[in-house]
Amino acid sequence: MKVKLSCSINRFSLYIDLMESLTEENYLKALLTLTGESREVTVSALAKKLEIKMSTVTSMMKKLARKRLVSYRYYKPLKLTEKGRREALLIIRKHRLIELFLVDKMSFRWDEVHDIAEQIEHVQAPHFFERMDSMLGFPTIDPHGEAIPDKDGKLERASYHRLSSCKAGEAVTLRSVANASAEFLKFLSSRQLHLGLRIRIESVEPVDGSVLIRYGKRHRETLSHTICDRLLVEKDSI
Amino acid sequence: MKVKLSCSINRFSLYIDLMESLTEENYLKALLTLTGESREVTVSALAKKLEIKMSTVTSMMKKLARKRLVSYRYYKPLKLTEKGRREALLIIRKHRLIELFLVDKMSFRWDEVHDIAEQIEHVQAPHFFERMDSMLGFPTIDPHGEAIPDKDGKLERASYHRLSSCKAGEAVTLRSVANASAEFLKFLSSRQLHLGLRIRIESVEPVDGSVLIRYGKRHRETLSHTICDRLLVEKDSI
DNA sequence: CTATGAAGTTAGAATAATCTAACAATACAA
DNA sequence: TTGTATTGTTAGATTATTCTAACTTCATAG
Repeated sequence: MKVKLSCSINRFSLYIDLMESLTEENYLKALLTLTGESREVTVSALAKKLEIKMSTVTSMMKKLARKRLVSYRYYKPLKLTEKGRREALLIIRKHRLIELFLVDKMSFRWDEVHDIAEQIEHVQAPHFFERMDSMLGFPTIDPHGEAIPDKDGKLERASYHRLSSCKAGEAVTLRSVANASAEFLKFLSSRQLHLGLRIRIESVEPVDGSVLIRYGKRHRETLSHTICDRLLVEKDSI
Repeated sequence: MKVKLSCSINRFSLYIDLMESLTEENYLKALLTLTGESREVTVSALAKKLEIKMSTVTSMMKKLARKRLVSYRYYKPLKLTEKGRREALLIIRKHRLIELFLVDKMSFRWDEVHDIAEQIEHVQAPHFFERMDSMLGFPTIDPHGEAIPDKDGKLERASYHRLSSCKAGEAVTLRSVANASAEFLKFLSSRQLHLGLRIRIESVEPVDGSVLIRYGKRHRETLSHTICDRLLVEKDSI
């Protein structure tokens, strides 16, 4: 499928192969999200993430390596190049801007926006995203608390703590949700847990790491260690 | 390229083949826009519209005929089935809703929105378009004056006149632009010609069919027959 | 240090959408 | 009515993305 982008002022037409860029963009994005401290990703992890076979990953890596988006050597872990990383971050930027737009300007819930953003993030129209950006007041945080990369693909890394690593007696503010899935976000909403919420940690159960918290007017909940591991908080100063 | 649409409530995932539906959607849309009174389209016209070879059209028509979206017989003109027509109208609906959203809610000019809408129209997310629809107050006309098909793919046909067929002395209101291209729309804007504008026809030149019009505070323009043919107007009552 | 299983690669095939080149049907002009 | 140009179809090739099945490399447990 080819898509024609025309510019009637300068009388030229540019054909971009949408499929190709769509597929490639999904590989780059997956690589970035799998990238940890070492910035290296295994073929099997990428295959699992994209729900494709390892052999398919291998052949696509050769292609992306030719384009200098990924550095790839036989039997070695995959790594985004700086160019690849930047491209991936710009897609993430579009994704997160869309999510915030859907929530702030179109009244969607935070658990509804991922799948829509996943589709619109491939739109090639810089002024569309610039307009979104300005309508939103040049935001830096998306509805799930994740940082929005800037126009150059630079990412501000916030230093939050996992709720699972906090101690009894601490007071914290909920700032971000890791691996936000619709299910998990709905779970949080059902407990009136939202970003910006101040939380007091009453106790931490040594047996299973579950945490008893208090928040709002009179909320009191016990959250499992699994849940707390995905809640990123800022410790209240003083 | 496959895209996964997940529904976490009911725990099912639906894979739609985006490329396939994207390509097919473009064929259906092209067929609809080429459809005239007879509702029949030639292979060559469709090939020209989509900028592909006739042989490619032939093979795709066999596929769409298998899916009962097009009725196709060797060497006979192409025709959308009712099902195909409805699908095409629902894509047009999305396209026009997006265009209006971009103009009304995101302050784009009417000449900027086509290419963006062309990309977003393939998004599969009914509630996204429903939300747009309600934010726009369930509109029936897009920024270029074209009718927006309803949720069932029904289209209200307005009975406008071409400015080129009007007589000297008539007073009309500009209601719609046929074959709106960015170029043409910019031309209109540069003359302060916009939808809803009341226009008086001063004279019609018999030689070339050009028309002298007056409008606004003190605008006076001569428009060629070619231009007037693409301006759809409503004759003022009384 | 080697054998074994996991991880990764290769070769070859499938599908979708496209093309070119050759062929077939149709329309219409003389 | 017949010849030619236009229109449409077929067959076979190409590219992108994916698969399966067979093979290779690596990591590590004994």
